[in-house]
Amino acid sequence: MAETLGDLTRTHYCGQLGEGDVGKAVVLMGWAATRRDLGGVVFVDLRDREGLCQVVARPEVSKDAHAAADRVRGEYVLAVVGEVAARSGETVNPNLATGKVEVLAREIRVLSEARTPPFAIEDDIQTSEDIRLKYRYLDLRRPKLQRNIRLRHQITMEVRRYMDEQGFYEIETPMLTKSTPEGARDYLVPSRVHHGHFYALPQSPQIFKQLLMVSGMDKYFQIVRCFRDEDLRADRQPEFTQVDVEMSFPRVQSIVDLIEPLFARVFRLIGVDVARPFPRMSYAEAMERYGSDKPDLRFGMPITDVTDEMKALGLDTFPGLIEAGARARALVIPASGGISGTRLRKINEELWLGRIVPDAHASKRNLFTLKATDEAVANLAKKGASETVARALLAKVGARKDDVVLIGVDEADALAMALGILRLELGKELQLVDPKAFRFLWVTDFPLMEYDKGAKRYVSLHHPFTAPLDEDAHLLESDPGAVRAKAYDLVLNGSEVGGGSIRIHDSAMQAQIFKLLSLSDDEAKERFGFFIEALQYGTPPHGGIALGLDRMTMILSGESSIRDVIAFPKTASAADMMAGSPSPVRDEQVKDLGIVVVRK
RNA sequence: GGGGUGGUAGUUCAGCUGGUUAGAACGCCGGCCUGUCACGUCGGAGGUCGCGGGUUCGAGUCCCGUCCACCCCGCCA
Repeated sequence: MAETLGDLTRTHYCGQLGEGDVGKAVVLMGWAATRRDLGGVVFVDLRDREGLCQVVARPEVSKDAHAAADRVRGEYVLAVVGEVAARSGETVNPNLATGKVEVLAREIRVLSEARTPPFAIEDDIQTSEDIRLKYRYLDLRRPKLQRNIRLRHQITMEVRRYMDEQGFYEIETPMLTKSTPEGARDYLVPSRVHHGHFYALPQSPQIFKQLLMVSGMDKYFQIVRCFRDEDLRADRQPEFTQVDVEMSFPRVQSIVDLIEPLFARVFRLIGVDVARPFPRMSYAEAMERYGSDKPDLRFGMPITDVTDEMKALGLDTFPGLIEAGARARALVIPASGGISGTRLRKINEELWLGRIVPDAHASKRNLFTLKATDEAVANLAKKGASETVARALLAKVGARKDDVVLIGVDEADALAMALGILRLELGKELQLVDPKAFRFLWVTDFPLMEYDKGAKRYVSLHHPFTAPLDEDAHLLESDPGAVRAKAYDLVLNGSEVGGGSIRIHDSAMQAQIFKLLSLSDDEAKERFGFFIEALQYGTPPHGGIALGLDRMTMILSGESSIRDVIAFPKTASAADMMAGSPSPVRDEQVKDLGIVVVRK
């Protein structure tokens, strides 16, 4: 039977005791992490949010405390009344922050007994993810997750302090809002009052924050939950948190100048000084040089276009491909990587036989390897290729002796994607990535829209409220795909941690964009009519950004999944293993909503 | 929707070409032990081999289906 707290008040956290506390009477509350029963004396490691400390129960100090310690088991919740004592030299534990002291127990109260947990409450457990998620409250008790959740708190507080200092108001926006046709699939909430009508949970507060600019709020931010009903990944959950920001009268530089110091502040939390300004790269360059719109700059190995060289080389390896418009691009694998011929052949198969790029041209001929040696070049010459061009190519890609040059030939987009994925795989495989580095990058000048071959229409790359670059606006009618946007993404270690744009503040321009996106007048009016109308009442130029708080926290805490920085995350099938959601509901509930459930 | 990896004790795993009573470590329970901190030591309990079907004299093992977790592609303005 558990005992009550009575008149006990905690005086210290377990993890904060030190030599300065020696001699003090203390009251600790915490969980029994381990018990070491030596018969005459019992040691209990007591754990709380701040750490561990050793409690000693000896009969000559207190018979009752010793007896109580005897029946303590793992994860019992205890109140310990005692005195802090210095440990004698040979009993100091250098592996424990509080290892120079211990608490001599005068009284131990068992506030709560505990069942044996399904896994050990400690770091470095090997337990499968489903068991951890089912017992999430126990998983969260582990020191590592405690640190992650604390860091997340510190980050959100730092963001709030900073944004407040910069003059931004934190303003809440609706969770029950309106479905929009563009973008991700919405989570829908049926209306009981209006049968057949639905609210949508926000994919982001995009329209509301723009309306706040129309309202003259000038500077807005919000740490806000967003919902997207799409399939999950290690860095994607169906509900996630954004630091949402919008301001009036900004240039792109204004956003940059606001956000870079924010990251500098946040990184100080983990003792890291970030170099500013962050580098910038156009979308076009990112795609060509890194095969990605979010290049990981923690290692080099850029991609080099060698279309002209391959054309001039005189090899008949890719008959007609380049002439038909394909590009040739090269990736240099350093000789020091020691990559094997077998591995290269495997890469070749994986790349072009569909594992990496499903729709790449399925032809092994599209990948060509050249080793940077005199013999290899001489061999090329024997096949009738130009030795001079081959040497020029090696020089252009920066290959040094014995490096292996991989050259892919394909249509530009598929090639960029394939080499981009390959670069990341090789970077990991050859351990080129500095695990302690934090490399920021602004990616700018995104295309405003791209042609969706399936839907046979243009779709926004960012979202339909993004303004075109002034110098490209004249192309909107003639060549929409060529128009670049005042959009920017913030990339950190190859992960998109933020994205935003300067918005359209002119209702005529906004209407034109909707038209280009093949939204009929009726549909645009139905979906965004209130918004277009609002733009007509004096809209300041405005723009903003949204930062992915979960991903930021994941990177700062060194985790590889955002599940480890979210208190109660969902599985890859969007289920909550602990609460058991989603779940069926009572027939009356469905009936009230005017909904008929079709069961498979 | 597609591809990959995995599912055997509370946990992590082993279990061969199908063959007696399915093992190990840690954890758990009990005894002993006054300086342990991976305590030690002696003893013990603990299994719907994810689920369903099939082949077979016999299935943890082979076949088919299905469910769950994780990673990736599609998808994610």
